[in-house]
Amino acid sequence: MSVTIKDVARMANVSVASVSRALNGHGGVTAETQKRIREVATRLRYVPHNAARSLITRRTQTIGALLPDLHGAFFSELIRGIDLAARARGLYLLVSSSHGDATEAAIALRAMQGRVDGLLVMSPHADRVFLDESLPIVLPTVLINSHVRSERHAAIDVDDYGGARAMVEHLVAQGRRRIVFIAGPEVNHDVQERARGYREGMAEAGLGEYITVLQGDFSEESGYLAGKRALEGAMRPDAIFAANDMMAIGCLSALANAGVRVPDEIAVAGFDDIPMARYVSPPLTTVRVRIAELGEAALERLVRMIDAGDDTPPEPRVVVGTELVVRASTGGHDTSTRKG
Amino acid sequence: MSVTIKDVARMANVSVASVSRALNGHGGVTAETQKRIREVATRLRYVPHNAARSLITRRTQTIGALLPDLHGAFFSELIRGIDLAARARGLYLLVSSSHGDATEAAIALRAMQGRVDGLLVMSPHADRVFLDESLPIVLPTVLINSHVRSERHAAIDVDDYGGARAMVEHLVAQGRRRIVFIAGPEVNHDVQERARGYREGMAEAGLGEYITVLQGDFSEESGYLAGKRALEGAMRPDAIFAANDMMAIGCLSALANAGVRVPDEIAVAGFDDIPMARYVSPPLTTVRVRIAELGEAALERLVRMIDAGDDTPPEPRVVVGTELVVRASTGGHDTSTRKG
DNA sequence: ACTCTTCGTGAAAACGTTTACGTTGCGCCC
DNA sequence: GGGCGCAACGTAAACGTTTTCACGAAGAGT
Repeated sequence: MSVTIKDVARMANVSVASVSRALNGHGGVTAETQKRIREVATRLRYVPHNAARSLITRRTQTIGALLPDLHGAFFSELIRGIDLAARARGLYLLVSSSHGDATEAAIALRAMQGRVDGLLVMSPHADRVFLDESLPIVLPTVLINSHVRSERHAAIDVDDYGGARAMVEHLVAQGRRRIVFIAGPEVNHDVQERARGYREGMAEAGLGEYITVLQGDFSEESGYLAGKRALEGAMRPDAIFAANDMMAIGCLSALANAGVRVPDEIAVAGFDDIPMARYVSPPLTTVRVRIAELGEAALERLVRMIDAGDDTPPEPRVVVGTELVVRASTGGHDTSTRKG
Repeated sequence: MSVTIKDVARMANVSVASVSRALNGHGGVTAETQKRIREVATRLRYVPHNAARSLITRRTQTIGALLPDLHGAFFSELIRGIDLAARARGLYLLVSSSHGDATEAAIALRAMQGRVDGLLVMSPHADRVFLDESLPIVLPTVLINSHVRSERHAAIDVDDYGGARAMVEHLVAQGRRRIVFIAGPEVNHDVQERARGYREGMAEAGLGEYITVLQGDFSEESGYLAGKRALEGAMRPDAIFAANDMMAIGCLSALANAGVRVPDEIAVAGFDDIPMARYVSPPLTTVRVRIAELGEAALERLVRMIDAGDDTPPEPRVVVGTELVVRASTGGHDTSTRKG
């Protein structure tokens, strides 16, 4: 930490300017002196002081990620995708997660000001006013799975809508008609898109009359309760499509407790393809989201914005695709578990 | 980004020095002028330039986390714990994960030099020579779950040994005698400690003659194979203790395929308490590790080192406790799943 | 009344880089 | 042979803070 560019310059009998040029490959130095300087630098274990560098460069080589209260495989996958893509570009990753409320998130965001060259934001609190309040400065920003549509920020989403539609089509192809949907928290953008995919898929299949939405909150508990309610209704469904896997799993428990056979009597499907989905009984048909890919795509988009500078051409909204994973819970062949 | 301390000073009719003092609360400035300066600062949306500040302060307010290729709930929990504790202290978190090999990890580590005030290292590559090579500078460092014992770095571990012993004792209390252990990757420090706990627990129970270790690699696949092998052996076990939950789950599949009843004929236990453990059939007895707590403790330890400066008193090695979670797979009462 | 602290404040140095701008020295062409 | 251009290199300014030091005023002690 205490060996500076001056030390290198002195040892190599050159000026600090030449050291800087040699080490950054900016040219203007002989190949010979460059080699000498490089040798001295490695010999002294010189590592440039980042603060000093970014003070004058106005670049931090760091991107910030503002994430919601994270747990589960989803976020580790997301971070993994972002981190991998960042490192490939020599960028560092500053994470800030688990904000209880909007003000806390705002503080975190504010403090990232000047620490990062760009921002990846995925937060339930990140609505339009929040962003306008907390991001007065033009800092390149990519919104992940946000419902905010703004030309000031780029955005990248999961194709929840398409995934949900594909699931409905699958269920219909299996001969199901009375398909019930278990929704998640209303504020959630994903769940709105999934619900939309369900509704439109049903409508398009001519099953508009069967559209039924039960409320849930993404927890297994709420799925269990919704499953019970579905059985008590006047019209017993022949399929239940939950907005996420945890609720689908809770639903499976409810059906098992009630002695309902899955998928013979009622098919069950989820969304996310969490690792557990393969192991419940019966294995759960679901929609897989390539989460790491989502993070990677978001970072790449951000890097493009940073490199482009202020004259960013407004790229179209990017969407990361989903993939239907058919397992036994909807009566399809179980194609994904080793033990058949 | 363009409003500096000078702008604030000019608008408040004071010198930059006073602005600095007022904003940092260093005293030496009237309450009245402090208030005035504060008002001007917020009005101008002034946010201090971090690079400039840490250039002179030699503090980055950032701690780095060097983590292995992360996936699964384990790492999201770990990051969560670290992040929460860091934010509580106004620190930022620079993460770098997924290093394929040691040199890649070394590069990541080297480049963190000067970007962070301290380092949290949890990496399979982080052996002693690696650390000595890549961390020539005295940077406060806490090793998480590392086998390296060095007075140069602090360390914090999970009590794998104690957890494994507790599991053996539980199995013995259930009347099991021929307890087989499925090990994990040999290089892994955790698995070594778990194996040690198994061996010593067995020996202490007078079951030394029954000690049997099958090789696995933490994957479900390897657990499946190990389970099959266990059945083929001359002496059929009455309990299988896997070094992690995924292998235990694979093992469950193998036993189910072979028509072996669990826990009646053979009890099965795992380690980690991944979310899935509750949902397999039968629900898996396992050892829970409070991972978020591990991250939190590591960060707190690191902060203490940073604050103490060079004259760090060598604190003892910290250990984070574990917790036995008894479910149906070992014949105990299932105390943890709602649906009994 | 005079000195001695104490307190609020300002001027300026320092942190370690990058880079715009000079200053050489050299070869080239006229 | 003298000016001219160009390449290599050095000098110094600049980035935005914090902090040391000095300075003046005001109050306390003798």
